[in-house]
Amino acid sequence: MEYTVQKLARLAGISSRTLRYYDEIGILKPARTNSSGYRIYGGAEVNKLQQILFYRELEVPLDAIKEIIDSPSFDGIAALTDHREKLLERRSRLDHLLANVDKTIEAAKGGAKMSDKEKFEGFKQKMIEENEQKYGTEIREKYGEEAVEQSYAKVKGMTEEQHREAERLAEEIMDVLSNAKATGDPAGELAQKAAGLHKKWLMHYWGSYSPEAHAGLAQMYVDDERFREYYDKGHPGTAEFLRDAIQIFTGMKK
Amino acid sequence: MEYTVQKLARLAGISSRTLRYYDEIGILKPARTNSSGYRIYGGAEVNKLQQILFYRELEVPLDAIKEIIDSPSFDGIAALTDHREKLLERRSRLDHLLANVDKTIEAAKGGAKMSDKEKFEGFKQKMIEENEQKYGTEIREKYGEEAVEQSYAKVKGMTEEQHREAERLAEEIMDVLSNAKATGDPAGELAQKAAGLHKKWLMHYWGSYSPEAHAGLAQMYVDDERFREYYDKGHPGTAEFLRDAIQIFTGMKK
DNA sequence: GTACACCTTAACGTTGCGTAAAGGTCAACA
DNA sequence: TGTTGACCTTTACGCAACGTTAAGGTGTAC
Repeated sequence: MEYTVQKLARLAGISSRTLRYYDEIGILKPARTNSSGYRIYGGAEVNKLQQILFYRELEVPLDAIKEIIDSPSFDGIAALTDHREKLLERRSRLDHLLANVDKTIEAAKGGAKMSDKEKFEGFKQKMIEENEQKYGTEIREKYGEEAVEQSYAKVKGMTEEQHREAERLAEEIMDVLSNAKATGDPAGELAQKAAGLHKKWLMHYWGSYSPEAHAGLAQMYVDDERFREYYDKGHPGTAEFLRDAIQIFTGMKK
Repeated sequence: MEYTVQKLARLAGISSRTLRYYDEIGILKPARTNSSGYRIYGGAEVNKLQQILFYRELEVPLDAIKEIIDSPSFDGIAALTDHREKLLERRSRLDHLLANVDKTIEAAKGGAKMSDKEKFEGFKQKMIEENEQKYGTEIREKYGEEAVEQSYAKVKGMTEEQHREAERLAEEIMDVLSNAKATGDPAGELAQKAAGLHKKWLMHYWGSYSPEAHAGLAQMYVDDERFREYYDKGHPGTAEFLRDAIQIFTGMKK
C-alpha cells in the first residue's frame, strides 16, 4: 500500500505538516517521490512512523528518537530507562507544584487570618528563588516531599497533631544541627542536643528504640544519597557530622 | 534600596536577560532609569518580582501572571483552581506515560537476556559524552551521585566488596518485589522473600536487628517521600506493599 | 589613564510544529 | 474540454520564554 502525505497523516492521526517536518529533519523520509514531487510512503515508512509516534508519545525529543530508530546498535532499553528517570523527576516536580498551589489557595481563602502563613510561604518561596540555581533540584525535591508527606499524613496512622509535632521536631533538628555544626564538635552540647532531638523524632516513626539501630541509621545517612542530600543541603558534611554526633550519643563511639 | 538589573537578578536568582524581557513585555518595569539609561528597581519592584516568580514557579504563563498581578479585581483563587486542574491532568498523563515506559522496558527485557546490563553501562557512558552539552547538568548530577557514593564507600567502614553486595541486594530486592507485587499478596512466598532480602540488606547498615525497628522503617518507607519515591518508581503502591510484607515478616501483623 | 565589570539595544536561535501564502496536480463532472 | 475542488509542493513567519552573541556606552577603582 502506498500513501501520500495526507493519507498517511490521517492513518496515523497526525497532520501532514508534521510529516513534512519529519522529512525535513530527516527522521522519516518518504520511500520515493512521484513525477510531480509528491511524497509517497510505503509499508516500511508506516512501521517506522509508528515507532516514532510511540517514542513521541513518551515525550522523547525528536533528535533522540532519530538516534534510537536509526542506529541498530542503539540500546533502546537504556534510552527508555534514562527517559523514565526524567519522567519521574517531572512527576515529582508536578507534585511540588500541586502542593504549592493548594497551599496558596488555602492561604488566600483564609484571608487575613492566615497572613502569618502567607508571609512564611512567601519567605520560603523567596529562599527557593534565591537558591534556585544553586540547589534547584534539591530544594524542589524537598518541597515536594513535604507536600506528599502531608497528603499521606491522613493515610497513615499518625494524627495531624502528631504529624505537626514530628515536622516541628525535624525543623528544630535542622536548626540545632546547623548551629552545632558551626562549633565543629560532635561531642559538644549542641550536637548532643541535636542527636537527642533526632532520637525523639525517630520515636515518632519507630515504635521501639535501640541505640544500635539509631547509630546504624546515622551511618545510613552518610551512605545513602537520598538522606545525605537532605541533611547536607547547603552545608556539605552535615550528614557526617550528625552521624558522628549520634554515634557518640548512642555510646557507639567516644 | 535600589538595584540595577544584575543586582536584582542575583537577589532573585534569575538572569538579567529575564528582567529585560519582563520589562519588554511590560510585566515588570523598573521604577526609573538613570541618566545613562540604566534600569533602576526599587522595593516595590522587588515585591512584584517575587509575586511574578511565585506564579512562574507554578508554571502559570507570563501573560496570565500579568493579568493576575495587574488587575486587583482578578480572581486569583479561580485562576489557581483552574491551573490546579491542569496540573492534575498533566500528572495523570505522566503516570500514564510512566506505566507505558515500564511496560515497554519489561517487554523489551523479555526479549533480550542478560547482556542488557553491559549494554546499559556502555550506553550510559556514551550518552553522557554525547549529551553532555544538552543534558550536562542533569547527567552530571546523576553521575556525580554515583561517584560520590563510591567515594564514600571508602570513607565508611564498608569494604568495596561489601558495598557491591549491598548494591546487588538492593537490586535483587527491587526485582523480587516487582514480581511479588504482581501477585498482590504481601503474605505470599515472593513477598516474604523480598522482606527477608530486605532484612539482609538492612543488616549491612545496621549492626543489630530488631523486628520492631524493621517494621518501623517499613512504615517510614510509606511516610517519607524520599523512600517512597525510591520504591514506588514506576509502580505506585510498592512502598506500601513492601511495608505490609515486612509487617507480616516481622510478625507485627498477620 | 586605563582596566574591568557593568550597562544598553538589536537580533538570531531554541522545539515542534500551526498557519498562511503562492502556486502546481489530479480526478471527476458538465 | 474546461472547470471545480481537493490535494500536493516550497517558503517562511509565529509561538514561549528566554539564552546567547555582538557592538558599543558607562562607572569606578587603582
